[in-house]
Amino acid sequence: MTSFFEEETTLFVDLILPVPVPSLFTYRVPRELSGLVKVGARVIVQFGKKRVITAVIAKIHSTPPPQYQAKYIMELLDEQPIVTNHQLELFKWVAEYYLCNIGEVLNVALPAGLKITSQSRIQLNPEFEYEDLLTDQEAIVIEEIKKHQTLSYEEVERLLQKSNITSIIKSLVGKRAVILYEEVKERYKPKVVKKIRLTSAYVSNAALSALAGSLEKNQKQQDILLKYLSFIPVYNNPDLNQKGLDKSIFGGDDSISASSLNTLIKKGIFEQFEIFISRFEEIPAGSTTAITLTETQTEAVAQIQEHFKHKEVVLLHGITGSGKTEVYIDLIRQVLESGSQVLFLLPEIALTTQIVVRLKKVFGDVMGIYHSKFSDNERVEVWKGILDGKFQFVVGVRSAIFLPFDNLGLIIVDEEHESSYKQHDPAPRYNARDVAVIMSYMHNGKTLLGSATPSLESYYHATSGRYGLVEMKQRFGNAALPTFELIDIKKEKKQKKMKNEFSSVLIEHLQHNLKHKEQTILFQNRRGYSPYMQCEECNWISECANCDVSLTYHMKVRELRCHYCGHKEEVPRTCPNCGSPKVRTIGFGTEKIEDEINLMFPEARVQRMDMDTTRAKNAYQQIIQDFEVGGIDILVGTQMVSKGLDFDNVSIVGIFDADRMINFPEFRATERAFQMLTQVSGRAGRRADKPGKVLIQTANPGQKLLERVVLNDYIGMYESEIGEREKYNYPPFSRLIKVTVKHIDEATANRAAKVLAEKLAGNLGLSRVLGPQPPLVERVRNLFLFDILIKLEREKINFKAAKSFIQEKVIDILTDKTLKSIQVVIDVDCL
DNA sequence: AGCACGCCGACT
DNA sequence: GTCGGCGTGCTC
Repeated sequence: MTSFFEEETTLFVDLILPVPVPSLFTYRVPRELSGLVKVGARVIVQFGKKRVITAVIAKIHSTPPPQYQAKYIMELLDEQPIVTNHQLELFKWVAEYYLCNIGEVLNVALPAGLKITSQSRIQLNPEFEYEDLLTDQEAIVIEEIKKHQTLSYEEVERLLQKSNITSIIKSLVGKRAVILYEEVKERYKPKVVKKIRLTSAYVSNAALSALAGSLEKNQKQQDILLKYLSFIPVYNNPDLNQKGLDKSIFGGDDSISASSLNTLIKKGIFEQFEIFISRFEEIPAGSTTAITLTETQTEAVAQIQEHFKHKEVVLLHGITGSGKTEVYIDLIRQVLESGSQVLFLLPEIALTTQIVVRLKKVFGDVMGIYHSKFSDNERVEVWKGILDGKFQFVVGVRSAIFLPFDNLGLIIVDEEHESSYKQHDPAPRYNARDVAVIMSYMHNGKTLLGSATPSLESYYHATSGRYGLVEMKQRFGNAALPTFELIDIKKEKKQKKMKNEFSSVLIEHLQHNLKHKEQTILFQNRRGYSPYMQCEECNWISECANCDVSLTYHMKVRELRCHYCGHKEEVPRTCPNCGSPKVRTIGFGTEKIEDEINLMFPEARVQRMDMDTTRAKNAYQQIIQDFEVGGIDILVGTQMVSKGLDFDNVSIVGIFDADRMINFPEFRATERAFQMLTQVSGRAGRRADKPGKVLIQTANPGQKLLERVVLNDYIGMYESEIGEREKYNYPPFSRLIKVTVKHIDEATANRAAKVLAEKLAGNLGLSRVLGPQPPLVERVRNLFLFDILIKLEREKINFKAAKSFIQEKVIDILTDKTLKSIQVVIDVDCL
């Protein structure tokens, strides 16, 4: 019926390209593909003069673009969509809400293995002979090509140590010395195992014994047959032969037995075949590890389900150690049984720990894990596993929110207060917790937010009735809450009892703990040895050349490092300013704590856990394992130690410099400090018989916030903070948008920011537009920064309209002739 | 984001 | 006079 129409009409597709361009691009579908293209499938297209990239089909139609001639699609990569309709809807929502391009969303959503980008490469022109016509630099390039066959632009750049090599390549092409071509790489490679099995003619006992006999004079070949039969007893069960045996068992490809095996294959006795296998260990679901819920947990599950009848979102506020995990497991199981998918989000660092192991034991093979330390190939396998129904349940980090679900019944966001759910640097600057709520809504599913210390926003929504609220206030299995001691370091300093950063009280406890073979966790939220170096004579301070911050001294690697741009310098022996040798370190980080413990307690086994010691893929897990088996007495770390470490034997938690967190100049400082201190404290003493102890060193032990931490008084903290928020109109009573203007020249950045702020205030009102003001760090990577903070009340303002107004004004500024060289970043719901 | 084009300073 | 620096604009 429709065949006439289909054959005569040229189809067009609107594509999402994984690049930061503001709109979709229309391409023409070649006739032979017109019956095959599907929304959500990937295609390869040429974009620009020569770049070749993968794009995703967002729409199929037959309206030729009036303004230009559409290019043809080069190739169709997928027969079936790899992006679901729900995802396309979600990408669009994220782009609109967070004011970015849909291509930027696709770019973070798709694992690199599903993206293809071409790379321009050059190769030697075989007909080239006039080498004497080349310039010196060109000759260098030709020499290098002869060594490596081909070179990419970047390789040439590195070779010649310059940034603009297009003209050199052009000249080489002009001299007919090299040929330019585009290399397209399919990134994802399935994991293949080579196997062997007996050919069907030999799968019978009679044939086998005849064969064994015939091989008698060839010892090597007979050995192989016997080895095969010892693994695969075909004579007992002929069906076993079908699955075959890994070829690798017979040694590498050049070994003697492998060559004998190859002879047997040639003879037609064995046959070789390949299978695709998963990169993930196969663990069947453990139906045996049934968990029984306590009364409190059963009650919590029932309450959550009751709330879900009327509400989209429930906040589970359960203190550390209250057994939230079992509640999660029960809910997940029920949703899976009903046939829907479940997504469980965790902050990055909590994902490598015990909770994942526990979930894996319960859910086995239906559970996929999505983690940033996974390789591209592994991520593609999770993606595809969800598409073909293998993974009904996924545990993952922030970006797992973009996986191809088509029927999500439940999203759990654990540790929902964690700021790492918000992506900061490249757009989209999304908050996975908030996107989760929207996504559940799209799927007609529910969202469960869990935390021991909920964000003020979530708790506010829960108490105001927008979310359901379920509380778990008892520690699981009668484990006692830790006791606290606040140590007045001012007093200790006066009495000269401090040993560097350590109070006498902390030292005593460390000694006691070491003696009794109990473990200690020490928390200092700052890495490196010391945050800066200073000259005693002239007060010179180590500063980054590109950023407005001091350089941190790292003792182990003997370097000064910038924690903002990565700049590194050698440690000066004398003051670079006045030449004095009296250069000393000021302040302390984890490295210094570690160092001082080593000096004070040479017998203690100390391990440091921060970004510097956990860079390698399994380093974090390794440290945790060591700690678990008791190979570490004292663990010193940054906020990494505050999450997911649930060990029985930790009887002391020591916290340095609590004041710095509390007094941080930011409106969320109190909330953050409470969360941080409570989370770290929760690592102490999880045993019923022996409560742990938390020692907090502070210059001001009388302050209210510390009292609240000690009493575990979340509500008290919440009530006083929410009052402040309301008074000054901060979230949750308003939404914040931060606009940052950047430029190499301070005056230009400032001027642009002022002009922009005035335009914004003109319409939104002066009280809603704060700044511009330089941020805490005024210059990063050689760019001067100015922030404009926009506060939009929840009820009074049309958020969508205000956002498009802001975007409009930013575009205005960017088209102004004298200001267009600035960069502007818009961060919606900034933290 | 890449990549090409085009306009200005420091060298033969 | 050119080479090569980077600012500017476009990509269906």
